[in-house]
Amino acid sequence: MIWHNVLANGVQWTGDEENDMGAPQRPTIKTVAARAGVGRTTVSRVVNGSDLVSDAAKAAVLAAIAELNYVPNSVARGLVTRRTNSIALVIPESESRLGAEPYFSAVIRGVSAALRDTRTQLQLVLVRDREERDQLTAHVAERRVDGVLLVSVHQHDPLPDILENLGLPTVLAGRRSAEESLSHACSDNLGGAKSAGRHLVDSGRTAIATITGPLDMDVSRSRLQGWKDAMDEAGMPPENCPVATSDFTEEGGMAAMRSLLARSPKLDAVFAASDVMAAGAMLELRRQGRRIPEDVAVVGFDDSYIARYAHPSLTSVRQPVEEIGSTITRVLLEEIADPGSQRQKLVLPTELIVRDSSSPCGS
Amino acid sequence: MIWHNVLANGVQWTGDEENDMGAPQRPTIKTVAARAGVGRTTVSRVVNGSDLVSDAAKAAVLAAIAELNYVPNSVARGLVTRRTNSIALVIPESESRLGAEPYFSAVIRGVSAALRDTRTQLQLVLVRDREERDQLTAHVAERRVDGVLLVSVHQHDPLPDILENLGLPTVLAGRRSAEESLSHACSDNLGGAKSAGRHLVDSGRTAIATITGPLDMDVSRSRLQGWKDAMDEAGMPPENCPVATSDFTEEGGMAAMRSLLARSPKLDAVFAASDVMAAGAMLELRRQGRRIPEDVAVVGFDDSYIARYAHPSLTSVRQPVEEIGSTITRVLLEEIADPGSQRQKLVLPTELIVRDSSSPCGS
DNA sequence: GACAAGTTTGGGAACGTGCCCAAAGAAGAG
DNA sequence: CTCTTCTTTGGGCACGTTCCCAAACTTGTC
Repeated sequence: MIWHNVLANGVQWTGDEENDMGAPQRPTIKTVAARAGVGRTTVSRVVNGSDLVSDAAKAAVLAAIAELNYVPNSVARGLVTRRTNSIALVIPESESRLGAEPYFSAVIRGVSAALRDTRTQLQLVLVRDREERDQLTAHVAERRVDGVLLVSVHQHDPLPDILENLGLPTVLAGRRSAEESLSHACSDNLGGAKSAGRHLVDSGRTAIATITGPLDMDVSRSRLQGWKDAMDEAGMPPENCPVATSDFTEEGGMAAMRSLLARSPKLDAVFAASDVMAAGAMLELRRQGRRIPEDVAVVGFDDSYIARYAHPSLTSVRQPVEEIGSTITRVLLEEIADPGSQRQKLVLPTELIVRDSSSPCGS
Repeated sequence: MIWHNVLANGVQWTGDEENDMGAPQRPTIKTVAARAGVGRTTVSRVVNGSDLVSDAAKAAVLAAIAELNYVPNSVARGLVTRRTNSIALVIPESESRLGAEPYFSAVIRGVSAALRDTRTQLQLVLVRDREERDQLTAHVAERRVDGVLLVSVHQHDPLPDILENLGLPTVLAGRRSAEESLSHACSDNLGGAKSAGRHLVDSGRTAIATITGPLDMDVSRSRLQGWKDAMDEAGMPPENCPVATSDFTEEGGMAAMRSLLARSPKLDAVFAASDVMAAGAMLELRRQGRRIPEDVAVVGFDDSYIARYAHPSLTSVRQPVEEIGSTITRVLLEEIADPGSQRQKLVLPTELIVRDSSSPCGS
């Protein structure tokens, strides 16, 4: 409905532009050719850097281009090359709003950086719900983009498969499961969580809980597993290591912390699978009169601004989010350039950043 | 250079697609016309919602579209309609990185929300430096977008004028000066800063400093002026109200605070023109042994996450950033639809959110 | 000095769509 | 039954580019 109106108006507008005003029409390749005294093809070759052009012709064309201020029309070009020179970055807004937000900003920066020396443009698609997901596939089917970047995928997300069936290059930040078939890059969630668990053990904590994200996401499962591995290696008895499943939100973190304290009043450390949940957990701990880190140590994941601004400052697992963004972009560009290429599965290293919230027991 | 490679590869790729595989060519309007037993134009009319089509023909076309899974090619359409149905959102990355970041996230959400029921796509352009600014104008001149949204403009920024001369609809978040000629929406910086100053006066503070942003930005000047107005109205002697100019960064906030304390050791309140600078100021205050809010009250601007997570929580002026995003988008869409329309200059209300960092003197 | 081999050139066709306009068909009036 | 008017239809053209391919021009060789 709206669409039709917009189109109708657009047409009217071009009409105005051409008739009313002095019509400062944009120069086309034809104009340039005439000005330079050569054929269209020669201009095209110069513009596209072909070396099948004599120096004289090249010079003439370049002069004409400069004089006329010619810029190639990318839409027309896209029509024949069947390339739009743009990719889509799809971000589920429901989750970005919930606090992992700096994560998405960092991904965007990484993507943008990787696109920098390319002629490729970035289309940002914020998806709110299922309905918009469907619109998205329609949009993608219009071939308005050459490839798609998907962030924060859930286990049974159908979108990656749909895109694959459309034959559209697709790369994920994160993965649906450890058996992910599409190209993707994710951080070493297992190793990161393990180092967090180990750190808590090493600082003398003996009853270490964890708060996980939704278990239909690989990040959540991997971080849970890493924590478990650390507990096992340290020989921690499972009854000292309670698990609460949450949803990556601050409120969820609070609720999970409440449940953990109810079940295991003696716990002296908690590893939250995200800084946002860690912030929620800290709120709840303080509300129940526990001191951080004296009574309970807290470790988060992401090393976002929250960790820096929290009080006490929050120990957290740093993941190279910006690098993930630039990596998946590079992989996508390769896949667009060579659709037959091997799928790439990359795991990027994490690093534990120790701050005040996990100072050793005794101190 | 890279560009050429990409193009060459792209061509090769389409070749592969057509020859090697069974060529599952996308249906075109022609295919649909043949399938439905009508002419191309009739299909076009149905697709674009014209009512000059008989019911019978319409039904046949719709059936054919459904069978063939036809989706119009937006690139081809764009070539003739001279519309791309996409707009660009230009964000200076240098500044986004410096901490006002949640501001940009919120703007993006607002823009995306306003685009929701439109067929318009969002192109995100992160600009790092002057060189990229130039690339940008080239890109824009390619007519890959129908309009441009500009965020965080400085006083003598040439880009808005360039865009205007190109005849490309442009709307700003913020403005270059109070005399801004282009359409724009900004928050009531003057009023917001004034309410912050008044709040400090009302809580019994008597030596109230301010830390401003770069004075080549209207936001900075307006917030400074609002604070000055509040001081004047309260009859504060100017020597009790020192001003330090900074740059919207945390480090800048620290340095400014240091300078203020050196000049006016007795100050008991400071209004920072952004939360990030307020955070820096708080760090410096604490380092010098001043208690917040007992010794010095602090008020920020933005009401970002920093204000919520700071310790003590930070009183701050909330501005409707997401609303600014959706507003400028709506204005831009109107201007694209009707280029002759009146320029719109909108000021959105702010609200003071009182938290712990500015509790009254006595308490 | 002609012929082969290489280099450079430009016109034609195509990409998939929307719009103009003339033509075909339907309906109504006399 | 014919003429007018209104509705519906579809072919041709244009949008600005790239690619194919044949033609024109160079250069080198015997």
